[in-house]
Amino acid sequence: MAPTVQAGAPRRVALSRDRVLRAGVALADEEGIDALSMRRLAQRLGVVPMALYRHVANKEELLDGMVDVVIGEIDPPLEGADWRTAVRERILSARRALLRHPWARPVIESRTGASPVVLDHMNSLIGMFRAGGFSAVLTHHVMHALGSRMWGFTQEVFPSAPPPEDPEQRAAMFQQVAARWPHILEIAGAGAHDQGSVVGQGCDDQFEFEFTLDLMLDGFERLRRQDWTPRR
Amino acid sequence: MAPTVQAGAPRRVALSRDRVLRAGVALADEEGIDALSMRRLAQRLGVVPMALYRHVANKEELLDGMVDVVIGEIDPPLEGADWRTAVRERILSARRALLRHPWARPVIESRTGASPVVLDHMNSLIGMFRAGGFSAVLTHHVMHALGSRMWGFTQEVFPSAPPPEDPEQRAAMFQQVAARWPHILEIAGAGAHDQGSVVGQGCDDQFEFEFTLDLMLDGFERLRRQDWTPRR
DNA sequence: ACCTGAACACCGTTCAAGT
DNA sequence: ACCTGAACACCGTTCAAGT
Repeated sequence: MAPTVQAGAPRRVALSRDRVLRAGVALADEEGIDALSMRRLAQRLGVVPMALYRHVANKEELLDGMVDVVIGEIDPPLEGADWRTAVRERILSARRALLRHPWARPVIESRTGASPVVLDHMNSLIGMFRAGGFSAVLTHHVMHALGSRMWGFTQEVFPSAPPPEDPEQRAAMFQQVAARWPHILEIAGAGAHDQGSVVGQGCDDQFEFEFTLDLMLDGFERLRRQDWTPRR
Repeated sequence: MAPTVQAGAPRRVALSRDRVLRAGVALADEEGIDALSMRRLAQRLGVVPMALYRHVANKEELLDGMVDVVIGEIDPPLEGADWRTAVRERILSARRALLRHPWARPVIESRTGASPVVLDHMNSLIGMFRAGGFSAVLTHHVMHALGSRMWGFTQEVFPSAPPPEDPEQRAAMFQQVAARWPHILEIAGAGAHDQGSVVGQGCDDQFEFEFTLDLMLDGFERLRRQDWTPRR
């Protein structure tokens, strides 16, 4: 018997870093990031908890690796498009990847230090601006302005709790909002697709994202055209 | 002896919700949000852990209350200023409050559902746009565009890890970045106050924040002036 | 040399027993 | 009626003992 993986003994697929990371992504996808513990992940892989530590140094490194898996799903850059189309498509592709893995947003935000995969994405975006005629300084600020939007997400701030079921309670809540926060009520339904909805309801996230993205791209283009430099 | 607080017996100041929240803020300020556990907070107050549950239902509610304390530090709105100055100052004041309590950013981001204090802040901002001549629909989108920036923070994405001490290691890292991520290197120093710094170093956060805030306010003003409505 | 069970030092929260 | 100690069901990770 060669000392390789025992064929014929259908025990377990050998553990590998890749298999650990993919199982982590699957677990987080299915049960949320709070359900992802080293112990539960090990159980899912039919392995003792400490076995995971052969492939990742600790939980932080597990999360880093899982983020890389998600970022790996972003489409490659468009070839031969103008800077604006290229940037826009790249960011919207990142958004699609992140929407498939909702747990990834808070995890990306909490990372300190960038992995090679993260740096690849940033380098690629920066290259698009530079090729489009943006100066190094302007590109620097423009990348800061994008911030986490380069990953296709932003922090929404409208309360997301669904309104109470009971019509009487809902009426009472309505009264209270009308009295203390009239302006919120006033704009609540505005911009919603289905009319008569309550705060934060029926609001089209994709529309809001593209609205802001385009607002920023417009701003960038304007600064580029006027050869913006920081006033000193 | 009246059954009130025993005078003369210098035991402990009576626990109250307010005292619990303030102690939570102080603990998070001093030792970070990870150090804030119900058990440690109780210990700091010289109280058994379960005593806290008289004043907050659970840890989530504790965090909600702590966020309210921080938001309570934001200055009241400017009277009689134009919309742009009023909005700008309010947001920069929120930023100052948040900078005093760095743990508050991730906590605010993780809240679901808005407290009355949060709604007050939003209502006040919305009122400023409306008074400045913004339509309800445009104000709706503009508030989404601000997102978490209304609290004076945004997610920075540049790697923040300090470069290695050892000059030889630093040179090697430099080589690696130059080879694989040339564009990142190219814009790294640009926009930094002190020259010759490395990625993410010497970068003026306050400048970046105001750069983007002004870019967005410019965009808002432009849409307002052209009576923007969503194309259907 | 490799692997892993038990243990450590924590969590948030429940609950029953005590005053 | 009020308060609280012990307990429950978890964590991530260390480490020594086993094969």
